[in-house]
Amino acid sequence: MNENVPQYRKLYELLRKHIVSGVYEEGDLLPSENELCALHGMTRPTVRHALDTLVNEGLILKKQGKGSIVRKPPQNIGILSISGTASAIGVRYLRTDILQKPELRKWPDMFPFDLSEPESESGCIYMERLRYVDGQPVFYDINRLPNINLPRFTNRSLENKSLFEVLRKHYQVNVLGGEQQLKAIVPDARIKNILRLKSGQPVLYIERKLNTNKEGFNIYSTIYFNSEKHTIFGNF
Amino acid sequence: MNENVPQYRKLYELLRKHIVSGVYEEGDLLPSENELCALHGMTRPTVRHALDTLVNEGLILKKQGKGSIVRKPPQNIGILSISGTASAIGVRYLRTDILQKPELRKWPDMFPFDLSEPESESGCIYMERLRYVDGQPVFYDINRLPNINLPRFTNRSLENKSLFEVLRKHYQVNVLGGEQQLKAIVPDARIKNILRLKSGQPVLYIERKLNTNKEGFNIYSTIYFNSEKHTIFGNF
DNA sequence: TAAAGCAACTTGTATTTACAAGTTATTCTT
DNA sequence: AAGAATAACTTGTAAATACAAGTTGCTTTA
Repeated sequence: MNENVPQYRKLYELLRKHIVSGVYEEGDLLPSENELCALHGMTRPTVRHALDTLVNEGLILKKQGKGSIVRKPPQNIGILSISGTASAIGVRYLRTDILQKPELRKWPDMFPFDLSEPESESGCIYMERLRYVDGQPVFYDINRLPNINLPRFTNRSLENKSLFEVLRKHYQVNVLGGEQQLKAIVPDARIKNILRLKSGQPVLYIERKLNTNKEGFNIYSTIYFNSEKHTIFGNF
Repeated sequence: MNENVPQYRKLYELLRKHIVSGVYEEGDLLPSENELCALHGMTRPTVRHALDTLVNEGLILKKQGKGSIVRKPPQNIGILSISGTASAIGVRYLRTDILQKPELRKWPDMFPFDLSEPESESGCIYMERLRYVDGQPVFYDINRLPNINLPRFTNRSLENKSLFEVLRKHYQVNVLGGEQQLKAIVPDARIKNILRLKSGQPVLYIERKLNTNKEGFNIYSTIYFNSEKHTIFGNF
């Protein structure tokens, strides 16, 4: 049951779940630090460590003398959401199909980014997803990540789960930032078929590299987005 | 001398200054926590608090058993920049034509964003620019900003100058963040003509709202980008 | 009644202590 | 000489404690 997860992290996960799942609403006060101590049998430094993590994730805002105020900021970094694509195109009716379950592959010979040594040595986990809004496919993404310290990852089910959430919860991998390139392109036949595009409909093409808190661990994605009826939205 | 600044913050400011000013280079190790304790006469939790702040800012990366590794993440966050696909390195010649010099106008009736009261009261400065890379037009943008405390702005020459730089240097207006929507679209005849597009070439369409350090002062831009030979590039 | 003051909360800062766990270079053994 | 063991580092987690400082609502006082 313990799973060797530190106490502060367990409390962090619990509070985070309660915030994002709606147990607390925007503006609500979290239990005070002393209450959390008593509730979970830990000391204040440990509780504060958990709260600190929530603060720099932007999920709470602490005010001296007042308490910890719940926030629900848009979870976007750069142009696209990091906690999944849901918040980037609006949460309604988003279904995710896994076209290619995570599997171990070689890195492509012609790869647009330079790989670090541990990355190129350990091989690449490859997966493809197709996301639907209102029953229409709008978002097709190809993801590659290095096979470093990801036990049982290829066995994990990612249906309707955020790739980033799985990485964060089970492997303590957090996305810190990255770089991306955007283009409007004319899709080839395959993309046109996957996204069920009308003829002449261009797609938004994004190539991104996300770096994480693990040194030399980057996530590489290629994205095709049908912007006929939707737009990519982002805060920065 | 004390200034009522907490110790951990003083250490943070000091280390931060040393990192950005180049005392430490990318990849260097900071002094160990115990060394910092001894050097500055504080205890480890206090030192760790300072380091935590640096970690959170992305300026260092800690590794258990190793130390605190200095990072130098890219500076311009969220703002787009152009990068060509042809030649990666070298100073790229970017020419800017002002198609419409800044002039005072009414705000459009159908405006996609909600305007604050001071914004809608004071009218809008309108301008259009066309930017060339290697002699080819690639970037056409329409900008609207509220006419608030911008003396002589409509008389200013913006040829080959950054709009943001003028705002920052002469009017102390800094862009803090914003939101944007992206699409791939089929251009109409006017855009096709301005950007000298081949038939069938889609364009990247961006609608953005940038907020600044001046309350209620936002910059609104519409951008058409020819991504045939170039891409929009961004760090975050 | 209205304002001042005072508890009783809240989070903020800081010390001290202890052990766990990952990394690295040296030393010892084979 | 090559490998294993170890010692000496590093950061990570966690406890118990103390006081400072901001916020709030109740109580006292004018």
